[in-house]
Amino acid sequence: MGASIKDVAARAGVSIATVSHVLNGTRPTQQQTRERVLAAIRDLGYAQNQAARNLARGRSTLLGLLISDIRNPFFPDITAGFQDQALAHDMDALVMNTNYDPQRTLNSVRRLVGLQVPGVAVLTSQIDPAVIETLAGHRIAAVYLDLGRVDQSISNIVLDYEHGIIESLEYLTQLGHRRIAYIGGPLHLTSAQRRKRAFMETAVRLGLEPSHTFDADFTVKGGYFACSKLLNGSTAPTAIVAGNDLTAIGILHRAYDGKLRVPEDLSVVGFDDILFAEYTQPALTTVAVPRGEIGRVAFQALWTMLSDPDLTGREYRVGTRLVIRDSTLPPGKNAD
Amino acid sequence: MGASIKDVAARAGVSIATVSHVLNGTRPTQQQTRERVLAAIRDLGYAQNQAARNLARGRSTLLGLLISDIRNPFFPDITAGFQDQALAHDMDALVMNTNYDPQRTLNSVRRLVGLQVPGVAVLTSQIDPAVIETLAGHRIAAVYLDLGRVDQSISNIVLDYEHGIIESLEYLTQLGHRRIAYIGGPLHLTSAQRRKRAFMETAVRLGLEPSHTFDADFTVKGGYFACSKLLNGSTAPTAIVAGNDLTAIGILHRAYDGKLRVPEDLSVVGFDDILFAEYTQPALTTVAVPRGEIGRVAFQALWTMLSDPDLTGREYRVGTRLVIRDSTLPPGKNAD
DNA sequence: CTGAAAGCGCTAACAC
DNA sequence: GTGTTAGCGCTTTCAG
Repeated sequence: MGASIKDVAARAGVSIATVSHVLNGTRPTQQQTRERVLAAIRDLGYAQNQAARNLARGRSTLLGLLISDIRNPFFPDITAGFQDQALAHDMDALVMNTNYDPQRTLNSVRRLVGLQVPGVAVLTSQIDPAVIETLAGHRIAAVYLDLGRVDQSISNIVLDYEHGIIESLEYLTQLGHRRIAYIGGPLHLTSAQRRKRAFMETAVRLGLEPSHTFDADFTVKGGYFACSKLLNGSTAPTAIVAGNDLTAIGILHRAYDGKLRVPEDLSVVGFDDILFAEYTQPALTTVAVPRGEIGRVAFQALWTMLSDPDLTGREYRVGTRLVIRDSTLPPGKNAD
Repeated sequence: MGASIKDVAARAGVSIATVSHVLNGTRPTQQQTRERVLAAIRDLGYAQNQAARNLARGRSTLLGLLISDIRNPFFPDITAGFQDQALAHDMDALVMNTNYDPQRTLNSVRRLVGLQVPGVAVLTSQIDPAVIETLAGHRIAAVYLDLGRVDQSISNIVLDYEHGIIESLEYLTQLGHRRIAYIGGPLHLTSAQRRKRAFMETAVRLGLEPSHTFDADFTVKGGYFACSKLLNGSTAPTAIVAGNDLTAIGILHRAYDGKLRVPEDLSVVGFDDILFAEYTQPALTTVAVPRGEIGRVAFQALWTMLSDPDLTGREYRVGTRLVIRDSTLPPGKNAD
């Protein structure tokens, strides 16, 4: 226990340089020498001292992952995906909750800088310019979610809402629906804007009848009331696409109250934002944001930049997709 | 950017030792000197190089947190609690998913050893002896969940199921219930054993009528069928305590099927194990395991040992407690 | 293919 | 109250 590279070198009868190179595969070594070193390592139960390694190399094997709050069901899947990839590449993920607090966020970034992390994934909903600046200033590779731009040492993941929307509209038309409405969120949120636009453009592209759209507020209540209005209108839709999960829940409640049977009398497609999989009891169709994939792609983005001496950033596209669940209880996690 | 302690020393006109001591408060410094140093640090945007710091001190500011899987709703709260405490003490938490895989777990532990972490919290459901051994062998402070023993450099958190059970039985008797049944899990699980025993002992202590108990399998179906049997028996209970949340869900479904109105006709108390708060729609009473507190206590346990030169371990008790929710939608997270 | 040795940036004696 | 300096354990030239 507590053996150092010197001990290994001594036991194997080689120099510490050789041990280092054997360990890192950083220069060719004779088969025999290598084996002796490996044996010594095993005998001594030697583990590389990462602190020393990081100091010498000027970068750590730690990658930062900034998320808003691990208690928000949006993030565990992302985190796991990121961690799995990191592990597969012999790196570790340092996950930090920003708690939606800019000050805490900046503080976390500073900690990461101090830790000499070579890359950071910032997957929070809000992105502070100071964070981007700090990271870029230290030449730390960074990947953001829906940042909207790419730069030197900056990659970006864009969520492709259209893909899932297309699938859902194709699905609904296949079921025979012709009047499909959309109930979304407040347009000051970019995600609400983008989802609505995806719906409208896709509806046009598929040659559907002009559809009712409604900007609610991404809450259960909002979905409930918006649904009421739509159903009471002269041309009630036979299917509704919701802009997020809470809205869809509200719609479903309205449907239940009105004695409709879901999804037979009214088809509802929800946007699997946050807590749908855990929440929903009845069978429901949703457009799923593949959270695990986001995490994995985020890692890949960092890894790619780190392998490139001049940290060239690029854009990654992650598609949403339709998930049709059955009503088995308890509801499984979505496919991802 | 990229300034080192030497730069700071130069700019402040002091020795690097002074800078170090100012930064760490590790020896008294003159007010004036300190201010100059601090100013220099600010001007240069200097951040301590943790790698160097760790190397020199022989221990890092990273604490390991081993959990089974962050996607399991049991863990995010724990994780957040641990991280918050760590941050408050100027440390970082390195969270690792073991994926219930002993090999991966051991591998993670080795990584943590290499990272020179001074402490590790092992909050997985299964605990591998090899992990305990490795950690102890490297004199790394460790805290476990329900390990059942305490040792040099080993602390233990024990979940006090009785507390919540007492509260729930008091609550139910207060509602007028006299025949209260218990539907638990398979006895080969220690948690099932301990919960059942807590129920029985508490029932006796409170002088309740001898109660029916039933060992189901901690699944929704199991709860459903166990409930059927109980309700069909000659002396059907008027209230049921479930050993875990899935069981409670099954019970509730059985109650709905049978046209009962919950909780008016049948009181059900669930054990808030994993996904209750996210899942349940109707009002429900549960015995909550305060997950955030587990995380915080785990950190405190480590911190306490680290502050003590000979790493004396001790036992921590975390009580469960009754949580009565209303049926507002969406169901809030439990109080914790 | 291998070894010697100069750092990496910081901490912690030890001097003053 | 402050400065000097010898490491911490590793990586990585530079020689051989």
